[in-house]
Amino acid sequence: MKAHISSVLKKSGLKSTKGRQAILQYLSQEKKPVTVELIENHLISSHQEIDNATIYRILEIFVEHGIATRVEFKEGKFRYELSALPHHHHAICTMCGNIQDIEDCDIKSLETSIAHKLLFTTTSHTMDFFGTCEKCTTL
Amino acid sequence: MKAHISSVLKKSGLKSTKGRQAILQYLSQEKKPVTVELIENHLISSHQEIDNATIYRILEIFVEHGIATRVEFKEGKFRYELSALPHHHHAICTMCGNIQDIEDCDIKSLETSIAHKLLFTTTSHTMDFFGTCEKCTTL
DNA sequence: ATCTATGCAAATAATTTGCAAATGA
DNA sequence: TCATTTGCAAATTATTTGCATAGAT
Repeated sequence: MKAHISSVLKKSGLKSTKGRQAILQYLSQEKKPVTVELIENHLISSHQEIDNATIYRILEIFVEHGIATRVEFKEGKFRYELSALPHHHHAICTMCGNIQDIEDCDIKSLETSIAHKLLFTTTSHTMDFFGTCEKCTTL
Repeated sequence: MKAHISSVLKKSGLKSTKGRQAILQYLSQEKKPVTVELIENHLISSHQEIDNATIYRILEIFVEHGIATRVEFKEGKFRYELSALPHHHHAICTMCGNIQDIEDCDIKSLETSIAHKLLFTTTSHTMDFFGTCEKCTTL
């Protein structure tokens, strides 16, 4: 729909298809890591249903082209979020599943010391917190 | 086998069965997060084969009883390691799959500030680094 | 027109579950 | 003995793949 959705695809050298637009637009509105199931449900309820295999293929392409990032929250499946979001981490409530963003990411120094000690070249890292959110704590 | 393997199980209130002993002993010797497949292969080659469903059930029980910890390295499957290992994190080489331990874990202060800002009670966290190890860098 | 993306069906991989038989305390 | 655990087969869930057709540039 929105013109800039198409242009993001074009700029990445991708054909602007209906399915890609719909998924990209959904990721943009969600701003949180979503499962394939959530994507599927959203597409169905917004009358833009596309085949499951195609959803996986689109997500794979988005990850390859740096449009989306694949994350895991110990659920036994992947979630995807826009790569364009500012670098951040997550606090996942293990009771209700709610995900909050954490903007501070102060592990650069740790990353550097790892590089030295282990002679390891870091390309990415995960840092997520699991626990109980405010609502669930007060239940 | 070793007596203390059995006693770990007993102390957790678990029956000391052959399968549990074998898996616990393997986790103890590995000291790295292993996949179910690795466990299976080890059991076969050491002539202690047990059914796959049983491996999953044993690991589930180990996790519930705090004997083992379930981790994920963006592989689309779980790995398991002994909970008794000192708190640490991992540096995973995305080329060869090698896993190195990181002992520094200096995110207590970050954890505390998250608790304050988000009113979130943290029970665990992940912090893993992905990149290239020394060997693979020099290839 | 031409190359690529999608739908559909079938395959694979990881994990779970039901139930009867084997086993540990 | 007796509750629990295991083996085996079948079911689920997440994800991938082959192939013919629809669709984007």
